[in-house]
Amino acid sequence: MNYDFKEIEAKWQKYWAENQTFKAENNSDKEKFYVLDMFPYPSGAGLHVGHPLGYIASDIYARYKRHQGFNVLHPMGYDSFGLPAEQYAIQTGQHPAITTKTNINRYREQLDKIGFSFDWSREVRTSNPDYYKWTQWIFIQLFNSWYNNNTNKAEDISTLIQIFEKEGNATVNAVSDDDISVFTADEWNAFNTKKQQEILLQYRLTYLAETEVNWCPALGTVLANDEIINGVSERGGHPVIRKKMTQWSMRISAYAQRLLDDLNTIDWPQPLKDSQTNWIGRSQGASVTFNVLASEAKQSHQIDVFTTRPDTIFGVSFMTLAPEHELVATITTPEQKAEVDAYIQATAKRSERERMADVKTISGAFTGAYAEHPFTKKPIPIWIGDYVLAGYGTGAVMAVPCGDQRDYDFAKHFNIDIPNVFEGVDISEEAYVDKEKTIIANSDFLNGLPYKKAMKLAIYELEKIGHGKGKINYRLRDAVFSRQRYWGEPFPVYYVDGMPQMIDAKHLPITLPEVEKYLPTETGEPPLGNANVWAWCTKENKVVDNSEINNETVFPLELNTMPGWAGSSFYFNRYMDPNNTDAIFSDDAINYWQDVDLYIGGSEHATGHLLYARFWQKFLFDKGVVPKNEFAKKLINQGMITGTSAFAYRLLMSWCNVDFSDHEHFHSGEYFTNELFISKKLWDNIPDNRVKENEEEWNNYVEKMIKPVLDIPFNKLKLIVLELNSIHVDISIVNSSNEIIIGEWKDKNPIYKEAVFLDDNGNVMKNSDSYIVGREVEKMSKSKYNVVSPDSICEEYGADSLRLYEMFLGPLEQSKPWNTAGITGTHGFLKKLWRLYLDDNGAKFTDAAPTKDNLKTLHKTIKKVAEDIENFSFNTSVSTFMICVNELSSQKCTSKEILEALAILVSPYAPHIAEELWQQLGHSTSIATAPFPKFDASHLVESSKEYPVSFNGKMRFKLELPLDMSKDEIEATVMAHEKTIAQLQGREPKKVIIVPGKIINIVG
RNA sequence: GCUCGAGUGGUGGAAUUGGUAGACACGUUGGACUUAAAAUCCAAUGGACAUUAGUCCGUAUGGGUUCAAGUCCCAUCUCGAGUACCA
Repeated sequence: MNYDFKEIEAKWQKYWAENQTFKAENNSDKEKFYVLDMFPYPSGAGLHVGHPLGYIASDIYARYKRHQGFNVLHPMGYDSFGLPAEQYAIQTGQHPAITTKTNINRYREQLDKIGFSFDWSREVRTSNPDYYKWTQWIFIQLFNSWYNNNTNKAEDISTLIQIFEKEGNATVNAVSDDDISVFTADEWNAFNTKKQQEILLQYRLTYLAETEVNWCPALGTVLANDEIINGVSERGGHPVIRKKMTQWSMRISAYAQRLLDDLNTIDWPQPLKDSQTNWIGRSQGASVTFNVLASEAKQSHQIDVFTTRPDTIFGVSFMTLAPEHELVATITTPEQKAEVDAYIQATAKRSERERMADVKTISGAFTGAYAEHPFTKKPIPIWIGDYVLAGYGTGAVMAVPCGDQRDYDFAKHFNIDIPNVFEGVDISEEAYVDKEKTIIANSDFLNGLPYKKAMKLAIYELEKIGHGKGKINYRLRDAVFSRQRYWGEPFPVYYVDGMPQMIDAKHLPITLPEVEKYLPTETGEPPLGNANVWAWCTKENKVVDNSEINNETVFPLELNTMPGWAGSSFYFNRYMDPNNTDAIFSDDAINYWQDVDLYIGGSEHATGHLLYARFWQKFLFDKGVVPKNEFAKKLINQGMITGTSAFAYRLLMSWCNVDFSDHEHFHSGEYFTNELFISKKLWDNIPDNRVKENEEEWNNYVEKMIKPVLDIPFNKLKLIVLELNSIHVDISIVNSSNEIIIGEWKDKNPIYKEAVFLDDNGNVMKNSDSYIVGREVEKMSKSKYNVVSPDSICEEYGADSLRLYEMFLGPLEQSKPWNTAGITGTHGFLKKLWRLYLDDNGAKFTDAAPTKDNLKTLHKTIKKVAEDIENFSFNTSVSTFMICVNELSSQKCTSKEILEALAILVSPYAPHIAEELWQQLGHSTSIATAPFPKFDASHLVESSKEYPVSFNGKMRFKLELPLDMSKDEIEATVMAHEKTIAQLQGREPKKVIIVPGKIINIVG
């Protein structure tokens, strides 16, 4: 019998599906274990070999836990709302639901072929109304909640209303908007409903707020910072403006401290915890209020700043506001107005990213206004500068140049006074940033105090005069929750008199309406503005035609949709009871499964998904919906698989027969474009990318290399555009010597049909010639033409080979290059494994008792593999299996007892072949729950050890000695050995080190 | 700049507490089987010198601790990831 992987894999995949082998029970006496993968976005490109890496690892772990007798929950689903499907819809008119469904089917097919032990009966899709019903439900819960700092948890909004009714809001200790006005109980009770709603919105955990966004009018959408390049959109190059928009926000800042603290309670990778810690960005200090001097401005104003160094308050010599700060226009004096306006305009042109990247340029403008120092009452000039960001803190800083390098540089640059408040410290060259090692001086009541004491006293004194208080500031900002997109969850929200109203949870889901176009409306409203049936009837409690809107019983619905992270922030809980229509999940289900025991996914989600999901989990915990404060006990980051891209090197040149500077004739000129692909060697010899700057070198190059081969009337032409690019070449046409046949590539890419290729000597190459491509390791991605799909490997070598190979590549957490060359190794191993059990005559195994060697090999393997799985070191267990099979083969082992155990050991890694062998061994049920072999150390006991004998730490020879030999006996034996005598050449050893069972080292 | 991670043969990587560096594979070379190929099996494979024995060098670089360092300490370099004037 041959190892026919195709037949075997198809057979067992069918068996598992039909017998629901991996269905997890919500009622079980077994201990639970929940293994989760980050669910994928089903893109049109299908799975590539990078996706399954984490899935294979988690699958091995899940299968291992089943062998250990756990009731394992191992689900899979799809994060199926998202931009690519919408983009495709805009281009083709195809409904995103259709694209998404097609893509999901393809993913499912690919996943099935790899033999994962998912419980598919629990599949979720975030774009499915049965699922997003609960996304909407959670949104409503958030809307109906506020964060009570006294109880330190979210509470129902009704408890807040009760307080307002009885005592107003003065005593409320809540996380809220900053601009809260104080009112009494009587005032509250006298407010009309709308006013009350407005106030409550300032406390709700999800709320409407004006947010400044990057608005791209041409695309009709908001862009993220990294979608903007040089002030225009990456896609299409349209202008982008800053615009205030009313959007839903999530008050994640309420949870900042808990998100930080609870990192200590979860077993997640330290780098991931670090990046969440940095993202939350807790800093302790004080908020200080400065009065703007009334003589300079018409009325008095106050500027609040946050500082981490209130101890240096006597070192303040100026203030800096962000150019966007709301007071700038008010306080600027007429004399300074022109300069300030010019500066604001100049900064507005720079993107936030640009401003942040450029540390060296110091710029700013004086407003002409002064603030009053809270203690000394001295006037302090108020400047604006773009090193202060509007979005952080209050958008204003008290500048202490002696203690902060940026303030110092700013002061030097603008010749502002730099008072020194540190005892015995030289600040003539740079600021003194160290906090701990100094004593405060020139600071009135703070003189002679160290940092910590000075800080406390400064805060105390500030509080006493009503000019500040101790404060903890977080970098973490509330999360914007509105998206101007079609393909996302609709909000369960309608508007009465401009105020948002929640639709009662019993009428959910509010399903996504049909639209004709997926683009924003002509008036700039989100795509849902195109829907004709998108109004809420409060009488019938259903969505009705827009024409019925009367703002009495029928009201307009929210036009934004939710962001991608909404659906992924609780899916791990929904898997516990995914088909429940009455509740997000049953109490029984959540109480049994509790939380995720092992979560595997990429580290790129550190500050997105993984932070938002923790936030929602904590909220649901506060509301008593889930029993755990954190959703995943342990998390492992899988490294990405990189691909080896191939490049051809292109010189793109445009020529024109009129002078570029001759504007008059320029447009009537004739143009020629040449695409020249040059060999790697020529490319490397190009005088750098400086060619454009260094005209002489470039001219030499053209003279030598290009003129002779191109049919261009050079005397009439001027080079106007020159670009050097490395162009991705599809790796499927590159041979193992890194060559492509030029003609073959041109056939695949007709746009390069006319391109000329030059070899190392600058000679023109023929279409039948081979061009050597350059190779570089990059992230695997379709756009880089370097993806390898798992399909062809499954086809050629089978899923078990693929699974083993992906694990064999290296440690799970490390990123590693994909190279299929080694796949024959794991495939060969499986064949060898097979031959241990079966040959042309059928079964080889017998009831023969295992030999001592057989047992030793087996138990060595059991020990190592179990340890490896616990440590997520899957690559080393593949090697261990190879060694085991090599040994058993050379031992000619036929013992059924040994082979049965081996089949179970291999089964988490290569489940198809394991099932088949298990059946061949005579079993009629699946191997999936066969108990994992028990390790017995007695089989590994050795009686002797081959000692390495070293001289001065260098191993010279080996000596087999009994393990029970005493140190003295060992020393005597070694010293008498002829090789020892030869090594010493008569020298007397100074010392002999013997570590029994380990090593012998002779010094001297 | 900061934070984190990494650097070992031609390649992927192994070395779990400081104790035989290079396991296991790929690749390469030679051989067996075959009309031939594939498949399979055997042998060699860090570098240099010597080709029997052996010697020297060798885990990014330079120091250090130690009987003994890929592993620990100090400094430096390179690469990757994240982050970004955070007051």
